[in-house]
Amino acid sequence: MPELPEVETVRRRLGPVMEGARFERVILRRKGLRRPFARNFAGRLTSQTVCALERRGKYLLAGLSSGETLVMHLGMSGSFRIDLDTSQTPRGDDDVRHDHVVFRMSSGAVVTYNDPRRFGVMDLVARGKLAQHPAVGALGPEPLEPAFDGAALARACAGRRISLKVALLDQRVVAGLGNIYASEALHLAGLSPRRRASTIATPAGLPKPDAHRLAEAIKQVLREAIARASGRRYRSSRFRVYDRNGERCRTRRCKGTIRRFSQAGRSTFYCPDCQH
DNA sequence: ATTGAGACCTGTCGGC
DNA sequence: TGCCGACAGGTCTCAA
Repeated sequence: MPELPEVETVRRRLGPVMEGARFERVILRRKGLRRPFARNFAGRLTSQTVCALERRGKYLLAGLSSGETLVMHLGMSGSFRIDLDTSQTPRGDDDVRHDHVVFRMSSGAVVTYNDPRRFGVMDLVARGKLAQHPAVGALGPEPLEPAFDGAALARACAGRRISLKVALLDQRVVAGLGNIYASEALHLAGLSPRRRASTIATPAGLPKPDAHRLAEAIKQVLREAIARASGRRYRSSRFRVYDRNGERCRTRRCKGTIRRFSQAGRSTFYCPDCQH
């Protein structure tokens, strides 16, 4: 479940057991995930201390004592499991088939990366080279930072002929939105996913009112999702439009029906009656 | 320069 | 029950 809110939730869970702890042992159960692991990945990690565990878009970044950065991405199906009792790891009910990477930390925690589809990423980046990392270095603004606003969004969308929905999935436009929250934000903002991205900006690249509305909707949708996921006993939430094809729109006084269609090979959900 | 299509993997679900 | 296609919360690469 890996868009920004879910990755942020993972960061908050892993932080307490990884920050300030050393990698005592790193086990790789296969040669790589989406791509092969870096040469001597396990060896270079072992005995290093994690100074800080941060998030950038959908990436987790573990700053290491050497100055290197461990870059992690959950792909479509990645997840971490934390086992505090090392004597019985993994527990009997865990599906161990897709446990690809195991970190034994000096905190006593065993952190296991599981990823059935193996679209995830684990990469080690040299000191000072993060900005040159092809994916992390190209990321757009963090949507929850003050620097991200309607003006920033308009600048990134100006002149672009792609649809608004596809633009929101472009990690250079804004970092961390995925297929669910792109649809959700557009619905909250009342903007059609079919519109050209350029229509939220003036020809000069300045924000129209829709750009401000969309930037605020993005922030709100992400904040609410983080709060839901981090809160105890979250109900595996219902979304505003995502995965609700054929259901009634929940916007007040809207009698529309949620529709699903395909954009750039991915499902988009929206209400034709209240998104323009 | 932009944009869409296909590739990468495995699992699940609905229809026949 | 079993088989088959469609689909899944993400990127990357390639060709138009």
